[in-house]
Amino acid sequence: MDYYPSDTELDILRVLWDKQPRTVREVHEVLSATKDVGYTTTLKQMQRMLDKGALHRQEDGRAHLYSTSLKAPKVQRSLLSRLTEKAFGGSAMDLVIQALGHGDPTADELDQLEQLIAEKKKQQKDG
Amino acid sequence: MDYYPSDTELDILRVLWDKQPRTVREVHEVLSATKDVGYTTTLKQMQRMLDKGALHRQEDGRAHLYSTSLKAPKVQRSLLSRLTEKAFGGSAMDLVIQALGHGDPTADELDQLEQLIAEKKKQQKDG
DNA sequence: TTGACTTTACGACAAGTGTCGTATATATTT
DNA sequence: AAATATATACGACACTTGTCGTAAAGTCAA
Repeated sequence: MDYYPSDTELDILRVLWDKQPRTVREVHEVLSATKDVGYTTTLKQMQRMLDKGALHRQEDGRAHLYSTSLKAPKVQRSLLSRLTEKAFGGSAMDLVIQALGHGDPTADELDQLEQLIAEKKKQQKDG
Repeated sequence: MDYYPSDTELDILRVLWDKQPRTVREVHEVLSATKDVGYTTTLKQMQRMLDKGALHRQEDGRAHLYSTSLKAPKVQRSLLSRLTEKAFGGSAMDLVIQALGHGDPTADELDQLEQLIAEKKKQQKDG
């Protein structure tokens, strides 16, 4: 039942997560700024996502306004757990360590992480 | 040029990363323990991976011995960076935080992570 | 009202993926 | 040698994905 959006579906979802609802044209403008792709391609993808239930829409005169009710964290989590299973043999920590090892985190982010770790440790002690 | 193995390709790679080389039969035994799939399906997948250059093989009389020269960390990194881009808008830290937030790390793992963070901080100070 | 635009609707197509069925060749066992 | 079991090789098929081209329908300015 889980939904694992494809790469281009994620491109579209990100645009909508940033601001909703939007017309196909608007979404396409954003996408075509970084990627060379035709308008009808974006349209078709969005229509397919509509069929799947990943998007919904409302009429707006001539055009349609699209939005998604999928939540970014939820989609991110399902993709992460699939990757954890398939590429890291189920070890989320291996994944975290890999991701951290090759990223370029700022000092703030590292602090944030330390705090999260402290919380986790506390949970273990208490629970 | 990057190679992003599909889910079932990763299933096969994981078996080979665990022990190499192996025959199709051996790989299939492992896979079919958790998944209901036919022998020829596994065979076909491995042949396709051979075509792509993801696997190579040597004759062993009647059978073939398959192995991969792909390294787990490298494949993991490429998959992670794709996910970071596509699902987390490029923020590796967001990914790490999500992954950590919903995992169930042991105390040892948390210690390991803290150490990694300490190293990162040190790098920042020095570099 | 006639174009010129803009939008959506459809249909198509090539790749890639997941899955098998069948055929063929090669052992192994009676 | 005949039957049985294994392995690989091929080809097929349904689905999904990424990409368009073209048609049809509605909107707006001359």
